[in-house]
Formats: sequence, structure tokens, C-alpha cells
Amino acid sequence: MLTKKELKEFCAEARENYLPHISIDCVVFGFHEGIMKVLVLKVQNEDEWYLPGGFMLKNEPIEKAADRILKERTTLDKIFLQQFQVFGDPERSKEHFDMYKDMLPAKENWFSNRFLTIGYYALVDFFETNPNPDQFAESCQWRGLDDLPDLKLDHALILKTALDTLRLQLNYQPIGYNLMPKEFTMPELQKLYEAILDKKLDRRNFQRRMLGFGILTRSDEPRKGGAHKAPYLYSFDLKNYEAALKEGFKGGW
Amino acid sequence: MLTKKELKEFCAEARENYLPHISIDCVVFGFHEGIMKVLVLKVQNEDEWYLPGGFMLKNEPIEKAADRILKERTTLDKIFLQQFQVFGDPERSKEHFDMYKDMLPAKENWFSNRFLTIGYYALVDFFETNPNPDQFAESCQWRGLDDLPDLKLDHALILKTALDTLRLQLNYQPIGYNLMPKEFTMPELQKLYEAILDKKLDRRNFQRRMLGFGILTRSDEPRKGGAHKAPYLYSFDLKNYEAALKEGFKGGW
DNA sequence: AATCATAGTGTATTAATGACACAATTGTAA
DNA sequence: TTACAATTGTGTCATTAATACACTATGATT
Repeated sequence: MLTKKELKEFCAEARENYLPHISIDCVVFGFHEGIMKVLVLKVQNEDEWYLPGGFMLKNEPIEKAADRILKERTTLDKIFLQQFQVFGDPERSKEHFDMYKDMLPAKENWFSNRFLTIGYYALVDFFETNPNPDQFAESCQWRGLDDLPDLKLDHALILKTALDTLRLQLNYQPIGYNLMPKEFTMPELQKLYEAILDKKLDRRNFQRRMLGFGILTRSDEPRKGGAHKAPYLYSFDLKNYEAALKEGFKGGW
Repeated sequence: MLTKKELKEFCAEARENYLPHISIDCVVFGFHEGIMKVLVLKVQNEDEWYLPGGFMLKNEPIEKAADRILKERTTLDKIFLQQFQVFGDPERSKEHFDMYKDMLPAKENWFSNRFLTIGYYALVDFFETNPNPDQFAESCQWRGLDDLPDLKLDHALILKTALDTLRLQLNYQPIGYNLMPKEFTMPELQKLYEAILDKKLDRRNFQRRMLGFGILTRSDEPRKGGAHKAPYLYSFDLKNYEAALKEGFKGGW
């Protein structure tokens, strides 16, 4: 929570630069050790958590704003972003309103606004990401889907909706490509699908199907060093991948 | 286009009642005589066309606003609505801005705002709908997808995006249920699918598959009166339909 | 050298899809 | 009234995709 002075400065700057009533919240997915993880921020000195988000400059395209916000949180540049829903319950930002209502009169208090928030999900390479807190937060960290803190406002709903969208879009968006590192093994890719779909898949059928799509290139060198039999390394053949995505991976009518 | 007096009144009312910077635009689909149709409005005395839309009351949930706007345009009550995207290019409402900029100073001119618009698509029963123009329009009418006028602003993009979304969601949303009248024949339903997917389907395979979903009830009485062999009438078994939709109609992983 | 965990591969069964042809019904034109 | 055209209903076969399942290979550990 901000001090009165910080709040006043923030509000003055916000009113000058940002569109009122509108915010952006992002669900940033990363994949690590077989678990889907999400970036969350922790409020200073409180056990309160929220999703990375921010506001839109008065003359900024929405996607640019999401990009800018996420660059600040992750240090990453060309992030894969997908807008998935606007959340606009008139009561949704009440917590923020209550928190700051006594510190500044409504007229100059940015948080006395009702906010619609535009939800984006982002897919990033876990290993390339350096989480960075924003000015309200004490930390910014990865948390597994099975280990999420309670989130403030309607951020739990936003996260759930993002996950549902991810599941639905698995066959239409380059989800594997954006979440996996450049090279990966087939079992690793399978774990990603299992994490997103929340179910076990058959190893042999998964491999056959994936290879059948013709979107993977097998490297000459297997991964070394680990225990057990050395698995092959694969990478996405981006050209074939994008062509296949246009059709969707399932077939359809 | 409004007169100066009308504009002034509208702006005063708008500023008092609506959230600034935010609008809603709707792509209303109906199905008639084998053709997908969309509701469009024609500007008074101009050959200019746009989609039904409006603004959000300061304390109104988004979906309620879309509902209210569409009730005014269609006289329909519980319309099936699906939010599909926010359009936020900073230049997107420039045409409106230019049209009215000389009539009122920016400060009191509602249209000097940049607007983000929340796109909804709606599915309605063509035969139940009574198109109604809004205060800017001279008429509100159905137009087939193959017979669309040029649309103002970015409304052509909004329409195209809605159609793409419809295609993608065909297996996850009750699209047939909302677009067809209560009773319909199998060939009619097939024409709907063909119109949405923009491709021919095999009559026999379509029927086998549709019946296989177990979501249709065949009426005892065939449709009478038409030329040729009398087709059977079907209706949706809503309970089974909704259960099947939860899974999606394709199978998937 | 035996063991354990993991990776790679193949095959048989079943289900879904796609392609296709013929019979039935009804209005219209000869 | 009869032949025809247009449309609907239904069945079958071939192909393809999905599922279920078992064995072999490799490399580290003991």
C-alpha cells in the first residue's frame, strides 16, 4: 500500500498520462519442471497477491500497453500476447477503492474510478524471464498452478478464465512454441500438454501424433548428462508450425 | 449526422450517464433462407453504414449494456451474447471525431474522446427479430454476408473478427440452437453450418454426425406444404445439447 | 553384472470420417 | 395421367485416425 504522498504523486501522474476507467491485467504463463507457472506480485508488507497489470497511455494501442507492462515485469521483449476477455463488473475494483478512499478526495483519486480491465494471457520461456516487481509490490515471482496464493480483486477469476482459454486455444495458437525453450525432449513437451489439459496422455500415441503434424525437427544430438537413456532433442519447425496452426490441429469440419 | 443542437444535447446526456472512452459494438447474426445475415444501420441521408452499438452506463455491467443496446435494436429480450474482442486502435474513432469536431469544443464534445469498443456477437432467431433504428440511423436492416455495404470506422474489421470467432466457436457455443427457429429440417441446419464454415458439407455424413451427437429430437410430423419430399422436423434437446457443448463436439485430446 | 528408471518403437483393435448410389416423395410440365 | 425434376432419406464400403497395449534400448547406480 502506498503512503499518502506516494498515492498523490501516482494519481497526478496517472490522471495526466493514462486513460481513465481502463486497466490491463496479464496472466503470464511459464513452464518449468513439468508444472505450469504464473507470474504473481506480492504487495509490500502484506500477504496480498495480484497479477501483473497496469494502465494504458492516452494514445497507446492496447497491445502496446500490454507489451510495455510486461516488459517491465519480465525484461522480455517480443512476448506472445493474446487478449482474451474484458472484466467489467462494476464492483470489481472495490477493494482498491476502499483501500485508498480515505487518503485522497474522490476527484483526484485515481482509484475512485470504476475500472474495466482487459485480460491478456502471455506465454514466455521460463528460463529467459527475469521477474521484476512493480511500484506497489515487494516481489514478483513464479507460482505453480497447484501452489497459487489467493489473489486480490477478481484476479483469481481472470486467471481461471485465462487457463480455460488456453485449453480451448491449444490447437489454434502457438502455445507449445512459446512456452518451450528452443530445444526440448518429447517427454517434456508431453508434460506441457498434460499440464495444460490437466490429464495424462499416452506416451506413444502422443509422440506419434506430434510427429504426424510435421512441425518438429529432431536434432542430431540427443540430450546428454541426465540419468537414464538419452532422449532426442526437438525444436519447432516454425514455418510448418504456423501453416498447421492456421488449419488447427484437429481437423474439424 | 446530428444537428448542432442535437449533438449538444446528446453530449450533455452522454457525459452525465456513460463511461467515457468506452463503447460497445455488436455483430448480430441471423439466419434466413440459407444465408447468414447481419444487422446493420444506415446513417440518415447518407450512404453510410455501421453496426449496432452504444455506450455503457456508469454503473452498468458490460453484458447488461450490450443487452440493453440490443433490446433497443431488436425488441428481443434474452439474447445470446458473446464478448469476443476489444478494439482499441487510437485512430479507430477518427471518423466520428472529424465529423463532429467543428460543432462543439473538445471539452464538451463526446466524440472528441478516443474510444475503445468492446465487441460482442449476438445470435438471434431471424423470425423473432424486429429491427429498429437508433437516433443516428434512418434504418436498421438485415444484410447477407454476401451483400454487405461498406461499414464505417473499423466496423468491417469487427464484423470479420466476429465471423472468425463464430467459426472457431462452432463446436463450443450453442450456435445452432440460437440461430435456428424452434423447429427446423436437417437440410436447413446443414445450410447454417455451410454458411458459417463457408464450405459444402456432405448431406449424408452431416446427418449421421449430427444425429450421433444425440442433441436433436425428431418430431412426429414432417414439414408439409413445400414442394418435393416432406422433410422431418427436428428441435434441439437443450439438456443434451448443453452437456455435449461442455465437452466440445470434436473430441480433442 | 544386475537393477532401475526412462526413452524409443510397433501392432492389433476399434471408432470416426469420407466417398459414394439408390430409393422415396411431391409438385410441375408434357 | 404420366414422366420429370428437385429434394429428402438411408446404407455400405474403404480409408483414416484414435486407442490400448508390450517389448527393447540406454545409461547411471549398486
